[in-house]
This record gives sequence, structure tokens and C-alpha cells, in this order.
Amino acid sequence: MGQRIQGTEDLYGGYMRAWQHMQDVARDLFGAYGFDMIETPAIEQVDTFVHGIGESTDVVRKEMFRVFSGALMDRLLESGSESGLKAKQRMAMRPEGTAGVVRAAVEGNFVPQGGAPVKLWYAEPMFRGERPQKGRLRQFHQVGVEWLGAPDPAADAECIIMLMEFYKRLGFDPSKLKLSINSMGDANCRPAYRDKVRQFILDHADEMCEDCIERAEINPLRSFDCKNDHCREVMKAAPLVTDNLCDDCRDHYAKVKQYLDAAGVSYVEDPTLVRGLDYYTRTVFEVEVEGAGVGAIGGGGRYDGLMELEGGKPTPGIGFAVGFERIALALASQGVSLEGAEPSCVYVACTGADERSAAFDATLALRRAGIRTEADYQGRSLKSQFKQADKLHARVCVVLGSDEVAAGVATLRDMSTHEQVQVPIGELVERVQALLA
RNA sequence: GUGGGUGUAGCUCAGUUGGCAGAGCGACGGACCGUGGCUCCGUAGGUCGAGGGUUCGAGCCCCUCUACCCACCCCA
Repeated sequence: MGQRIQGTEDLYGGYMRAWQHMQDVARDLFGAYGFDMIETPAIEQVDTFVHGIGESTDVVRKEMFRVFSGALMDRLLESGSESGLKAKQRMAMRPEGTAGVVRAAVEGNFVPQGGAPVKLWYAEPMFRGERPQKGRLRQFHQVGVEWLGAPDPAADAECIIMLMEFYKRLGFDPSKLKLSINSMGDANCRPAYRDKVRQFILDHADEMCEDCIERAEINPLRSFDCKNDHCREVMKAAPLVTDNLCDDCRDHYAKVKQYLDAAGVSYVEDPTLVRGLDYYTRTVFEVEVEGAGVGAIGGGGRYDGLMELEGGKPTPGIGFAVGFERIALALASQGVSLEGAEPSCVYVACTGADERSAAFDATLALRRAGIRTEADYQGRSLKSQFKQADKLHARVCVVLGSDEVAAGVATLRDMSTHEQVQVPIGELVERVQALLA
């Protein structure tokens, strides 16, 4: 017998309804902000992710699931090297959503020269080859948005405002959420700043952990959120992005904050907030729930260079992603369930084999009218049919016994008031509808 | 990749020094024979994660494997 792969989950029952509920909330809210849904393939060329996410990131270096056909895999095992592969033969399952959407936007020319911005949202599984733990899976689900072609800082602010509204609609108490924002600079000012930090780490190499010294060359900014307390202490003296922004970036950041203030969104400025994917420029943000212990429940930022990295024309972009599983955990820690209520139904009970076909007819008639209807398929006693109806949260139970069938009527029992009425079988559907209304 | 923990009924878990496999909840049936929730009574349900070892005897001790959980790294 086969087994489920570690770090993957089957979604069904209440958990499935929770995922669907999150998508419904997203559709409503993001729709009001003008976003349309997009679905991109779960597998893309490795290059799409390498160019976008960045070669130096852990996500690309060790967490991507690579995909090969059986025949290709045989050849690879024989030759012992993938150096002879064409780009299209080097595939990976998407570890995040942005790179694929941007690739699609380049390929489909979603934002033609001088064209209007395009706003897209997605709800898709993502794949990362890491060891599972709390709030971390190998296949997990994200809802995210990408807004391409809008350089205006108002877009940054609107994204963040929409994100915070999303949490609220999912059931979070906004006062328990911590929104952190920062600006990471752009192609003009970041390289110089990055060098400064690299130099700072090297100057303090004797006081810092091995990881940080390694980071100095690969991605020095990551040392700001090193788990090592001493490293963080040392990094407190390191140069801050905020002091090293170029005029345009400083101005942009100031306007984003201005818009957030105007909208009454509270935030914390965190000059050490550095999102782990290389494509971010200028505004970055992240949301955590106090005491939930599941890490960030969402994050995003601006990526003005990404369209070019993916082979398109220079086009600004901004977006965020929210992890479903973490949202569910974080909400649970706040005592809120993401699951929608189990759907109610109508139950058709009958007293024996002779009445079964009358029950069959009634069940079909109700379903054809769009009413969720259940019945007994195990030949159980009337008593246990009622138990079943109760368990299914039936609001109305239709009883078809020998008396009813002989008289051409059905008994309708309102399960909450216990009131029963007999109705002509021909009026069954409308009388049930009246009870449900 | 590294480290720690756990695995016993559908679920949550007890199980003493190695001595007949347990409870609560749930499921099912009945009391109420054509009516659910409450109460009471009863019934069913087990490869004790898998394999090997020690022993008269292993859920318990030893070895190997495996799955899951948690933590590091990184991230949603």
C-alpha cells in the first residue's frame, strides 16, 4: 500500500471547507480591489525561479523539487550529470507564486508598453523540499496577489490595506496583528548598502556565527534576523537601509507610510526586515500574530526589477502571499475556526422497503429543486434514520411511512421546533422550501 | 541535512517489577417495537507502527527500520 509523502496533507471535510472559505473571502475582497484570478502551471522551468527568486536564496538552492520524466531520469542517472539538458528539460515544482505569474505576464504581454496595470490573484498549492514542522509543509497552499505596472506608492499602501482587511474578514482581531514594514532600496541604492553591510560583518567576523560569515558573501542582509542573540546584538550597530536610501526610495517609502496613516492602518517600522527572496525592492512587509508561534502569516513587497529578470520590459510590480495552513493555525490559536458551518440539509426517512421508492422519488425531487437532501441507504430503523438526520444537521425531516404513502401525503418535521405537518406529496418541494425559508 | 520526542480501539490517551488488552469519548443496538438531541442499559471494535532479539512468558527490555510531531536552517 502506498503512503502519503511526508509534509503533505489530504484536504477534506472541515479543513477543505476552510480552504474554500479562504478563497471565497479572497475572491470577494480582492475582486472589489479589481483583481482577477489566475492559475499558472505547478511546474515551470527552473530558470523561471532562479532568475526571479534568486540563485542565492535557500528556496532555490535547496528547497525546490526538481521534476524529470522517467525516460529523462534514466538518462540522467546514466550520465551522472544534468549539464546536457536543455532549459525546458530542467523543471521544478513552484515553491512560490510570484515568479510564475510574472513569467505568464511576460509571455502573454499582460502589460504592454504604456498599458494599464494588471491585477491578478491566485490560490494554489506550493512545494518546498524541507523538513515539515509546525506551520511548514512540503505541499502547502497560498493565496496571493500580483499587481503589475503600477509604480505609484499608493499601490503599495492599497496592497497592505487590502491584506489587513483580508485578515479581518478571515476572523482575526486586528489588534492582535503585527504589521512590519520597511524599504529595501532599489537598484540605485541597494548594492552600495549591501556592500556596507557585508563589510560590517567582515569587520566583526570574530564576534559572529559561522552562518553569518557565510551570509556576508551570499546575502549579508539576512544576518539581521539571525537566530543567534549575540549576532543580533552586533548587528544592532550595523548600517540601516533607512539611512542609506536614495532620494527616490526615501520619498516612495515616505508616501507609502503617509497613505497607510491616512487609512488608519497601524504598522511597525522595522529597518531590519529583509524578505528572503532576492526580487524585492523598496517596500517590504510582513504580518505576524502575537503568540501564535507559527511565524509570519503573510508577507510581500515591491519587485520593480522582476519583470526584466524574467525577460520582459521594465515593469514595476508589487504583491503579497498568505499561507493557508498558517492562517488556520494562527486563527485556531486565537480561538477562531476558519471552517464554515457544515451545510444543513433535508433528510428523507421511510419506514420500510415498501416505502423506499416513494422516498427515492421525494429525494430526487428535492435535489432537482437544489435542496441538499440525504436519505437512508442502509435499511435502518426509523429511529436511527432520525439520529442520522440529526447528525447531518438536517433542518427538515420528510417522513414517508405506510400511512403517508397510502394517503398520498408526506409528514414534514421541523427538526428544531419539533412541529410536524402533513402535506400532499405533490406539494412536497414547495412546502419544504417554505420551511427552509 | 542535524538534533529531540512520540507511535496501544474510529478519536484522546492509561497500562505498575515483564504475567489474561483497558478507560473516556465516538459508533451501533435497546429501554421508547413510526420519530433525533437528554438519561440509563447493552454490543461491537486491537497486526499494541513494522521486523528481529532476550525470556517459560514482551505493549513494557535490547537492536534495526518506518511514520508522525517538535526544534535548528529558511520561509507562508
